[in-house]
Amino acid sequence: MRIGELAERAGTTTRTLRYYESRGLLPARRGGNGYRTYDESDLKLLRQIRTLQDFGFDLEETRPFVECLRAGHPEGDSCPASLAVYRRKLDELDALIGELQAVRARIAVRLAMADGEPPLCELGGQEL
Amino acid sequence: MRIGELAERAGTTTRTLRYYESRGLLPARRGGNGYRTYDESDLKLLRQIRTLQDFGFDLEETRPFVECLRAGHPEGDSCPASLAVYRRKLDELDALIGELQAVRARIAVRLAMADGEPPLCELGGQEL
DNA sequence: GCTTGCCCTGACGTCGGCGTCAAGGATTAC
DNA sequence: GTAATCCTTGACGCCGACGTCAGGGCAAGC
Repeated sequence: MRIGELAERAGTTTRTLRYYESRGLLPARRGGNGYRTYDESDLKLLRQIRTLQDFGFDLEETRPFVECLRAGHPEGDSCPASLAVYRRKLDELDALIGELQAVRARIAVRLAMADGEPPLCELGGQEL
Repeated sequence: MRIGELAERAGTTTRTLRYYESRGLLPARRGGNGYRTYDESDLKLLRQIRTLQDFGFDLEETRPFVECLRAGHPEGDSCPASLAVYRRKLDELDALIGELQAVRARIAVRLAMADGEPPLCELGGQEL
């Protein structure tokens, strides 16, 4: 299959596929006319990348998963390097979620205070 | 006070202050020599901006708070426009936190599955 | 043959919030 | 007086994941 069909089947664009190739993530065979040629396994790789991208992984973080698939494993996360990325991502997410919740709480307090409610309680001495 | 002192007192850089001025957020008086001149009220505006930036507000979102202060209110969030930004931000944060938690959960499941644990339970039929 | 539609490469644009450098003028310290 | 330290404007760089255009080649239908 050619680049347009692959892009459409994966719900993405040709530009994105060329970009992935430029990053060495999704190299393509070439037909005699210079056109890129892909097969079903490329679609699988691409879908792996896209899934992780949707999760908020950046491109480099998807590389171990892609290489894992290319090495013959049925799942991209069957390899230690992929699992390491999972674990790191979990830590990052926990940290980020914690920060966001803290910010959320502080905004909520300020909103309540500015929105007419008088201060009712101390909140651990946190500066607001 | 001149730009260097203001930057230092606010824990930021002169470049940042000039950028804020270019965005119309923190205009400066000028002395006879062309130097920017600031006073304590500018420091207060700047600190308001920085606080909100630390919360993850982008610059445009800080504008209502700055204008509120400049209008003479003791707090930047004493004005309806600021409260509206607060509320919108809370909604955004809730949505974002929810998404991140969902992603976190899906990664955790995949990690557990790939990490040797056999699948123990159904999780609402969610595709993994 | 001509049009239409795919494909190619190369390169610049986007977004936000500045960093960093260049080339000068002003002020301050000694 | 002069060196060091401020200040000025202007302009390019950065990051990531592409979008978008320019200028051209190849293929297929009529």
